[in-house]
Amino acid sequence: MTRRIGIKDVAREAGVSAATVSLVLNDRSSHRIPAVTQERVRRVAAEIGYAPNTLARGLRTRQTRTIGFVSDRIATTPYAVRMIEAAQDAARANGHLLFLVNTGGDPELEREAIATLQAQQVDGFVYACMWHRAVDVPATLPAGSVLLDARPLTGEFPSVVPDDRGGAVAAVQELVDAGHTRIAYVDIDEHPAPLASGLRLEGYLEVLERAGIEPDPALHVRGESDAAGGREAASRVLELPADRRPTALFCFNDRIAMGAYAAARHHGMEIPTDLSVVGYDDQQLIAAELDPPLTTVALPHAEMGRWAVEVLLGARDRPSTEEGPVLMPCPLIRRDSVGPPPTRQQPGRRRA
Amino acid sequence: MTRRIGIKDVAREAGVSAATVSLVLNDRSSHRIPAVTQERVRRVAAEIGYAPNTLARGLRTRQTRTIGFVSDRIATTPYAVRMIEAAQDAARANGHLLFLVNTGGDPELEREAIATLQAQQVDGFVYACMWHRAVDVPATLPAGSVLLDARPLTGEFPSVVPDDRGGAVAAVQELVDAGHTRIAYVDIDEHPAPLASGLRLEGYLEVLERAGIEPDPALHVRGESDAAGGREAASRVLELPADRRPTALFCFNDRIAMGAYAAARHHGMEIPTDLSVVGYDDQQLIAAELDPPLTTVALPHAEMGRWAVEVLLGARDRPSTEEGPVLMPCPLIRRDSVGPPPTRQQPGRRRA
DNA sequence: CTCACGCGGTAAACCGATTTACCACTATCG
DNA sequence: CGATAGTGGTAAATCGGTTTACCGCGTGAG
Repeated sequence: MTRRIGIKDVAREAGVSAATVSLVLNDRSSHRIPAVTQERVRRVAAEIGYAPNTLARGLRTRQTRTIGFVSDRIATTPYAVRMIEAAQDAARANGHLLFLVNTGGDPELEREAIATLQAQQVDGFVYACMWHRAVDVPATLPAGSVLLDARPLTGEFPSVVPDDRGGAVAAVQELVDAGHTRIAYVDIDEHPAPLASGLRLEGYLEVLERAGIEPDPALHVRGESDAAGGREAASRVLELPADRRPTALFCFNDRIAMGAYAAARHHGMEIPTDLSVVGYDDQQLIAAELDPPLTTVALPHAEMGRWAVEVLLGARDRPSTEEGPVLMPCPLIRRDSVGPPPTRQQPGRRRA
Repeated sequence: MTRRIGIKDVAREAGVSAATVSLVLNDRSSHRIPAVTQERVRRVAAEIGYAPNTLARGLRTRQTRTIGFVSDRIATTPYAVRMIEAAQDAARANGHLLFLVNTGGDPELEREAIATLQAQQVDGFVYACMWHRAVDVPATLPAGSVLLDARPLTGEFPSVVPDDRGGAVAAVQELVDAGHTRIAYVDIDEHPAPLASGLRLEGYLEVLERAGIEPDPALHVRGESDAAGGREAASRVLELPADRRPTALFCFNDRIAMGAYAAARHHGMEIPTDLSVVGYDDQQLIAAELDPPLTTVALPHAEMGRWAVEVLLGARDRPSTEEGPVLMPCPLIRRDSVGPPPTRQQPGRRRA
């Protein structure tokens, strides 16, 4: 184990002082070191493979170029890892490293994690949730932290969440544009209801209203948030009498949509000829794998992850916190599960 | 912004020197400080909320209690996040923090990441792949690093990988035990073939041999590693003449199994009455959601993640590197996709 | 009386960088 | 000729801990 090489080694080899080396390598040219000396220092540094000890530097400069990334859990919702990956990429792009801590949502662990990371002198915190939530931010979370996929119940933090309402609008509009007028919302049955559930309902109702469609309460059903629940809930609307039966389903998420596929099959309906389906989440390994591939709305996890880190590091303007969380658009991903409604009395009117 | 409190503040308040504070708080009782002084120091430290600056400490002690976790990518295979989560939990349990860097497999980025992390004076490295691979370990990866879900092509590193062969044995044995004798292996068609593909084939053949079943080459088919590919490949064996047709499918992964379900449906076969299916991966959001829920083999991601960190930190014995990678067992997850073969000439013999 | 030792604790070096204040020397200007 | 400015660079303080060497004092042994 050879001793690590330090700034003094460079200084000795280059025949200058450590101060000069530091000045040169950090481009502090206020002290205009002549080009030839700079050149020599740089060459020596490269030759002997010098890399500054960031501990020592951080101790002095009070900047560690590290970020604490505190999340509730990363495993429960596999697709949210995009958020972490994007955050890490953004950190690297800005010369920072990510300390990853997941607390399982335990407030005690959260406090501990924040304290540990502060002892590490991190430059800032990203506090991330793995699904869109309103959170009671830990009291010890320093001002300046950024919230990711979470809106603060209290306190002023920049925060970014998916635009669930807008995503729902895009999804339902797609169905209306295809000519559907009887569109069910297969919601999830969870208590307390996640924010996304209500927001997507708002988007759903907004589109119906704009399209002049009277919402039918019988078409808003709820089921467990898995394929079985989706199948059961979808079955309930598919068993309505023909004149009240929906020709399209807007599903709260792709898992429910997967259940809806099963229900459709069970009722002898083909997708998209007899029934159109739109999901939400664009879940890897499901949405594209279904038969037919599912039209769905993607959650902008990567964009949000990048946004949070960039705001934290000042690489992007901080939003004014008065206007609430920043809404990140949820793009519609068109695949093959939407078609015109089965022939009826009136042909579907296309908009635009 | 109040100045952070340091060891000197504690020293002043407690009426002792900084050295004493350090000695007490680190339990260096070689200098037996009397209990009352210790008590006083500790009380003051707690009162004013002292927490040591780990940068300064690390600078002096050359131990940072941080680990560099370098992975190729974390997003492509969502389920592998368990590995990261478990690694982080194990790190925390041992008083360490995790620096997370994913490099996308780019060797240039890998070098850069290792250098950056070394500049941070990390105590050690975990080098992780998100699927079982043989890797050419970067030359700059320090000795003592631990490989996770990867076996080194060269160099001596402790390494842990899933026991794909053993998992396949468990899966196929389950089918044999249910009475099946015509069992297909729906493999993936990828070049180069992943290690897991060959290892699972070995396990498959081993069970057949032990059970005295002559392997039928026509029952080893390959398809793209997605639902469509699985469906297509499964169809090929299901269309064989009745006397050569398999009564059970062992699928390389759950996505292929998902396709096999579709193929079975298309051929009018019910699972598990007409056809038994076993998958691999125990992929969240698929395996349990299929109808019927899929019997499959789980990858021990969490166990491997924990193992790697514990070995790195010395909380677990280092394996001798001569014996190759440590094989982590892949448990069989029994659900509802396996049953006895449809009635035939001879009833299934059950073993044990 | 002197020496050794235990007790309770501290001063100071050290880790490896950054940064400020200043120095020695030359050239230029009035 | 003395003052001033510019050039090229360094010494030393600093960040906040850890750790080693040592100190002053009292006491009991030889």
